[in-house]
Amino acid sequence: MRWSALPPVNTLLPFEATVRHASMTAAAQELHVTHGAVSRQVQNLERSLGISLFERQTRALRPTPQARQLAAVVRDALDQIDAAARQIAQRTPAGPLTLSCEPTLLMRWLIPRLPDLAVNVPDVAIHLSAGGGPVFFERDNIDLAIRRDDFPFPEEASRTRLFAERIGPVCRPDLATRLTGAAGVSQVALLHTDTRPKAWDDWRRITGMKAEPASQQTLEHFYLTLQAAAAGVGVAIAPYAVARDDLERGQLVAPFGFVPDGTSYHLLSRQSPEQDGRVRQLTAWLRDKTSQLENDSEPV
Amino acid sequence: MRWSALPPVNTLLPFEATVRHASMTAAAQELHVTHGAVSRQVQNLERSLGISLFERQTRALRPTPQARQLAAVVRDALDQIDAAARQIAQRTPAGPLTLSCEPTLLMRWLIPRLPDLAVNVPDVAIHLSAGGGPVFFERDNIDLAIRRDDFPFPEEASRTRLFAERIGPVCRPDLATRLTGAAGVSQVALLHTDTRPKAWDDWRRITGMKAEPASQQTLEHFYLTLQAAAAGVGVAIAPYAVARDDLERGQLVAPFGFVPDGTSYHLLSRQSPEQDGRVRQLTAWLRDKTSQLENDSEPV
DNA sequence: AAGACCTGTGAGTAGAATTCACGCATGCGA
DNA sequence: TCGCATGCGTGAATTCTACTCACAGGTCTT
Repeated sequence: MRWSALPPVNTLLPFEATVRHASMTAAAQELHVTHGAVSRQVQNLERSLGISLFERQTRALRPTPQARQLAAVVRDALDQIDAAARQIAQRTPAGPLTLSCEPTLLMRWLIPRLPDLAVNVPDVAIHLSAGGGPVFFERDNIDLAIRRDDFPFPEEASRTRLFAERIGPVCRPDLATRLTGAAGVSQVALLHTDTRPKAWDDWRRITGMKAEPASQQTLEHFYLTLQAAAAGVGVAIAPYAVARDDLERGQLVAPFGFVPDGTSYHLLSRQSPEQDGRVRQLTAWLRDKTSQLENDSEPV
Repeated sequence: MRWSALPPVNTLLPFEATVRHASMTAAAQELHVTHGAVSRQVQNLERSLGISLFERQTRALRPTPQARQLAAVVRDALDQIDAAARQIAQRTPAGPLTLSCEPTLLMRWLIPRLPDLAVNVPDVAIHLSAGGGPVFFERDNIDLAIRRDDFPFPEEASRTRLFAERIGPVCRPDLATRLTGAAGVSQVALLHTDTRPKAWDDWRRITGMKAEPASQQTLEHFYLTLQAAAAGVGVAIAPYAVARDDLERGQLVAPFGFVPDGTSYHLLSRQSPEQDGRVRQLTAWLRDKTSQLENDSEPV
């Protein structure tokens, strides 16, 4: 029997990631699993080798020298296999993948990240399509779609959960002080959208806060309300994902933070990711990028 | 995300073995699983890479050049990990492992294979102990035991199935012609043992054959009856495992072959194989060696 | 023509991996 | 000094993968 000392191979990835981050929680995030799963796999590996691979300090996890050494070997070995697989695997067939996405998320989240996509997934050409609601892969010639699970998904689609929806009021920084006063959001104009008319109601229901506005205004899309909010017209209610970059740049603030509304965004695909290397790569990239939306504790 | 092309790691071992043997069935035997399991894992890998890795000819399986290439890389990568693990893993603590085994199996199967054990599992010192029946790890200071499942095993023991018991009459080659005549085994002396007094009854029940002997003789152990049989005293009933080497050398023949009696041999161990590298190695070696007992179509 | 041999596959299952929810220890900020 | 946040371990429940079993289909052997 070859490889008599070979530990269980499924423990290697969690282990390597844990050493690299010196943290199980971080490794778990990278692998899109819970820290418990990583913890158990690392324990498996330790049990299999008969030695301890980490110094468990209360706050930090310190890989032992042996662990570093093993991790380096594993990293190297997996690199080789990865390279070989890449060389061998099906050459990406021609034709771009078409990805359908809600217009606002498209404009304020996905498009700004296209350069990153081009760098990290260079072989896959993407065609973007703004759209929402029910997905018809065949009819609309769509390969992938990002959708919120507020309607039933087609049975045959393969789905991957991306991130939880979190909504909250956003406005220009100088308006924020007025909002947090006793009168709350009632002081200023509320900005509504046609595409998600219930957004403010949802928020009121979830937070229990009142919002009797001085005036109201309805615009077609979230991204228009964001424009208006940034211009100081009033307060918009926005998903964290679409507001994120503006918050980071300081163009908007979210005085009340964001709250989950119970829905999540999913990636729907015609073929399962395993069947098509391009779909798999794109899925991996999206999962990676969106996981930060999940884990961000947003600036308040 | 690292390793974007990395296929599922658990598919790699079955794949590598399949390429090496150019056969799924052979790979399955090596890995102690069914060919179906290997088939599915290979399919997983192919699906993940998007290419076919074998030319399925009806009788033979021909790995494609890509498959050979990938398998070589995998082999190499696993070698590295194996070596690193070996270096790191707990240095074998002092003190031999004690293995308890039925006297006959010990003398006629295990002891002849000790040289092979010494070559393939050099780091593990073994202490052998002849014994049967219930296993008391603590009391008898036993680490491992090979036992037939004709009595309940201790609950806490970790068990690994080794091979199915098959029994059959054996005798000196020149006696065989007399046996296969109309009179059957009735012509010659039947050799019994104290340790398995029901063996002949079992065989009669299973095969439906008659065995009214001219005379009978009882000896203490199977290996004594085998001695007697080889000396031409009569016909002994023996497990295939203990008769195997004598059959191969031509000292005995089994004119009626061997039939499963429904029981199996198991390896019982105090610690689970994963917890102790020595136990794991020894278990692997035993599984490997005993699998041929399972798969042999014995010489008739 | 029958049987041996090898792989693929649908259905059912056992066991592994994962999640969930909680506990514990500690550092950190108010 | 007291919450509070952070990070890991873990029992129990759940989900899901890998496996087995039994059978089918094809071809080579005798």
